Order: sequence, then C-alpha cells, then structure tokens
Amino acid sequence: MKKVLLGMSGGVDSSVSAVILQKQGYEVIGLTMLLCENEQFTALEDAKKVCEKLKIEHHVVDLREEFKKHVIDNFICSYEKAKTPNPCVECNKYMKFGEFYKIAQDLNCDYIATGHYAKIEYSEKYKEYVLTKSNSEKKDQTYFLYNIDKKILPKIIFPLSDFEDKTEIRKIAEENGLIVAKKKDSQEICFIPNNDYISFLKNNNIKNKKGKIVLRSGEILGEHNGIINYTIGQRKGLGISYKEPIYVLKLDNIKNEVIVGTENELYSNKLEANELNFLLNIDLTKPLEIKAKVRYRAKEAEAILKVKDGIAKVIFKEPQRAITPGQSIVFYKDNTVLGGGKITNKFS
RNA sequence: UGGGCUGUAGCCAAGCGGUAAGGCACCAGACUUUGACUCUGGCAUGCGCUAGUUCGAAUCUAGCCAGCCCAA
Repeated sequence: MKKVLLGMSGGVDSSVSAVILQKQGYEVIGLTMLLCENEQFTALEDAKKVCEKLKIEHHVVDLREEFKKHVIDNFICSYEKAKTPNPCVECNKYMKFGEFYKIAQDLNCDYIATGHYAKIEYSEKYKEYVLTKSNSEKKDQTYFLYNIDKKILPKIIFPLSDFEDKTEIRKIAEENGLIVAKKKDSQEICFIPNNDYISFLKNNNIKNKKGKIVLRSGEILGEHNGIINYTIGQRKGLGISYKEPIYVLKLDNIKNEVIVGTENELYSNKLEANELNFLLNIDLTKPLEIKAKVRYRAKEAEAILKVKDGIAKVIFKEPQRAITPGQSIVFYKDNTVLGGGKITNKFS
C-alpha cells in the first residue's frame, strides 16, 4: 500500500482530501504544521479530531522558525521596498512543498498531498509530470503553486483536483461525519492577527512615515500615513474626494509619495519579472505565446514571453490592470502551468 | 463699505415654484487561501441665517451674515 503524507490544516478541504485518499486505497498519514504564533488553537484540534475519526496517524511538526525565515521576513522585507508581497507563494514553495516534502521522505512516504485546487498529471505532450488547472474554474489555486520545485511534481497528489464545486466537498465532509463540514473558509493572511497587516508591520519595526499623495502632474491631493498602507490599484482608504474614483498608480519609496490617478491610468501592457521558476521543459530561448495571470483573481490574458538572463519580459495583447511589483505573474500554456516569477516593473 | 458673483451632506455638484439627482469620500455586507479590485446596500425632514409672498419655496422678495472678484 502506497503511503501518502497529507498536509492537514484543520479545514474542510484537507480533511475531505483524507477521505478521498483513503477511498483511493492509500495509507494516509496526517501532518499538521505549526507555522506561526497566532495559529488558531482550534486548527490543530480539528485536524486531530478528523484524524481520530478517520483512524489516521497524525503528526504535528513545529516549523515556526522556518516559516518566519522564509515567509514572514520576506513579507516584511517586501513592504520595506514598497512592494506588495504574496506570502502564500513563498509558503507553498518553502513550507508546504519544501519542508513538508522533506518530512515525507523521513517518514518513508511515497507521495505528499494537500487540499489545493490544482491537478498533477503525466503529460504525453511534454513527456513529464505537469501542474494543470483544477476542474474548479473559480477555485483554481495553481497561481499560488507556480514556484514549487519541479522535481517533486511526480510525488504530489491533489485529491480535490476533480471537484468543480466546494459544496460537493462540504457534502462529503458531512457524509463522513467530519466536524469541520461547516467550518468557514480560511482567507486572509494566516500569520496576521485580525487581518491587520499594518499593525503587524509596525510591530516589526518597519519604517513608516507620513507623506504626500500626488497626481502624476505633481498636484498634491492629500497626505498618506505611510506607503505600507497602500498597494497599486487600491481605491479605498485614500480619503481623497475627487470628481471620479481615484486609484493608487505607484509607490515612490524614495520620495515617500503615493502617486494616484484615474482608473484608465492603471493599465499597462508590458512588465518585467525575476525570480523565475519553470515547471515545464520548454524552449525559452525564443519568444513564446502564452497566457498569463498578473494576480490571483485576474483573468488569464494572452501575452508574449521572452526570457533572457533570468529576467522575463512579458508583452500583453491587451493592457492589464494594476500590475503590481512584488506580486507574481504566472504563465500558462493551455491548462498547464509553465511557470512564473515576481513582477519587478511595468511599462506604458 | 461703490459695483459684481457665490453660499445645497466631509468634498464636488444638479436643481431655477411642486415636495432634495449624481459622483467622490466614508460605513456595512457579499466575493476572496496575498495585498487589492469588483458587486450590493446605507449615507441632507433639509438647501448660509431670518422674515415674507404662495395651497406649496432650495427655487420668488427683503434684510442680515460669510467668502471671492473688480474698482477706489
């Protein structure tokens, strides 16, 4: 019997994943990672209860130090550079598909599994294991997974890959008497209490000075409470009344200014990205027609990808809204994740 | 202290005698495993103040107050 180490957060998705893996005939071992200080107390308890119910071996591992090093410090550092980080991407790379995989090897597991909405399959076309989008168009989470190590793709199982709707998953949880069936979906940043990332950053001694809010023309519209409060494309919380909605266009770290403008000024059709990671063996020496996503909730857009010296240049067919340094861009070839990187710059 | 203009919600602003549009901001909710965006809903018993005309006034009249502009 093949052994699978399943990451169990105490939520519905990972709990139902356990049920599915069991039904598929795997020996399932549950592992809950302690990642941060304010981890909800109930999360661990819930994961334990689910494992008891399903008669699964359950382990807990304290990875708070690693999490701080790879995810939290990165998050803070990013804000210091006036970028907007995406900690989930780092967490997947270093924790859920990094440290977690090492533990699976130590426990002699054949596979690792998580409750992500994504799919791994062997591709005849590419002659290798690939990461593809899940059947759930709405919940697809491949955007957060582009940065994991390609080498472990053959070792990953995503038991939820074929579900189109979360209500089905809750139903399975209920049918199997799992107490987490009606638990609310997790959202927001897991290590930030009350979703108050500003206070979190301040508690970590990030510099935060008041400054001007200006239009591109230089006209001063107001005062901001520190650049860390803003991200590109943001509309709320500016406290500026103008004849039309006003959005953050750019954060100027040197002048300590927030540059704002109207919605149409938010679009650009070109960007650069670094820290690239690719999940497909594909010839990158020539320009490539791809689809790309600039944010998790953004629609995939047609684009040309050029890679040189570890820098990706992406030119979109249609201008994209609120391209934001620090956020990830993920490249797709049909339903397959090609790879991705961190946005550093945008143009025109 | 001669002339002209303006005063409607935190900001902008429509209305020009028939019972206060709209936008921005703000608040609440929905959506969402990042930060955002988006969507839905809420938001002036009152139109600088006071008196009057009228069945009825933000709209007309008079006086006052405040601000701006031009001329002395």
